[in-house]
Amino acid sequence: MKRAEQKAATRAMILDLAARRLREEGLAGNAVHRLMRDCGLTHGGFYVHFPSKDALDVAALEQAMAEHGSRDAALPPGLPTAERRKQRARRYLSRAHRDDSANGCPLAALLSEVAHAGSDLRETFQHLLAGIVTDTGDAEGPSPPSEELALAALAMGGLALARAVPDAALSDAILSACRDATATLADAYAAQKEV
Amino acid sequence: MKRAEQKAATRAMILDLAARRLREEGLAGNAVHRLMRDCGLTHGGFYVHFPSKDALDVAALEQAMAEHGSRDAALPPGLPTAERRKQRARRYLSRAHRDDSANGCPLAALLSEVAHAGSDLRETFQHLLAGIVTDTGDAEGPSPPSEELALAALAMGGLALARAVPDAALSDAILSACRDATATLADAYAAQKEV
DNA sequence: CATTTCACATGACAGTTGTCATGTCAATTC
DNA sequence: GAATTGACATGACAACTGTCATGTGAAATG
Repeated sequence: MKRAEQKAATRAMILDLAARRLREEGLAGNAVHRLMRDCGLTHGGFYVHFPSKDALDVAALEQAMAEHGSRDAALPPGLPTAERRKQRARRYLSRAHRDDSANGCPLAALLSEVAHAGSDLRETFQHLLAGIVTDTGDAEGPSPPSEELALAALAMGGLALARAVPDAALSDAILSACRDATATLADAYAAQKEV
Repeated sequence: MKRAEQKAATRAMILDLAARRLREEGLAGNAVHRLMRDCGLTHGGFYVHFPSKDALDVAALEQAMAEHGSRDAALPPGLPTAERRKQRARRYLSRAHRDDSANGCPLAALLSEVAHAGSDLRETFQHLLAGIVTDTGDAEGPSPPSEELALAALAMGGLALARAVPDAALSDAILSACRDATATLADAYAAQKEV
């Protein structure tokens, strides 16, 4: 069984690096040749593990989301919805997350790029987004609750914007503004529900 | 003077197409060869008009923003801030804007991509963003008001997300959710100011 | 009308992209 | 121990990237 072990390990190495690159440099950063070279391999062996570049992109996006999701999960349970939403935003819209895109949320990293990508990747993107906006809300509706959709757009938009801007002070101001706005929205949503 | 006229016309044609492509397909869509070919020219003549591809990207971004800004401008004057913000969001987060990215806001189109771009382009991006968030607010502060920053992040994030997702119903839901959230935020900001 | 200028074309360059056919050598199987 | 499998290497392919050197023909200038 040493054979299958080796193959799995190699595949994991490729996928891990691809998942990191995808978030650091976007879709363009994941060239097959460079990816394999940086794994200590040559490009030819790539197709032993993945049928195509597009298939790698999909797998890397899923892998990236799995990594990010697991590190993001540990919020204390039993919190009221509004408070949980604020705490989530505090992490998501932090300087740490902005500066460590390699281990961050891949949806924010690909936010504008995925619109021009192949349909497989877009399907995957949507699926992962749906996972976020449904399982973090309290109620389990059939369609994603509009409150969560808006909060997701604010969070991803704010993070992407903070990464786009070169001036550090402005970047910080964007993060802070979006955190505040999330709190305002969360409170407003909670107030609506009490009526 | 027919000479300079010709050159200006050709340059404008290249720049117009580049500005459209930039928004339709992102930075990767603006290949020199394809761009010139689709203008009825050959790639060699490109460097008569622009010193480099990067310089074109910068010029195209500015051009795109100028086009979009002029079509966006016509809001009735004298409106209260909250109302103006809601109306702006109603246009920005419309299906029409989502489906016509070629003539839409370039900042949303490049939202996640610009983080990996050259510093010239990022500088330009920041400058154009600053133009939006300062001149549409009522007060003229030295640094961009945090309210406008959050609203911008919500608007661009929502638009990018709506374009990313393949399912039309979910895409519509995202737009609608972000419009509602903008209204909620605008009202909350107005209420804060009355204290 | 002769000369100069210059917008653009042609063609090349070195590097990149994704993809595959073939070769090789070690692990597995019989 | 012989035969087979399969993970990966080598090298090629066509198409693509940005960039530039040179050629050309027409407009501008004297």
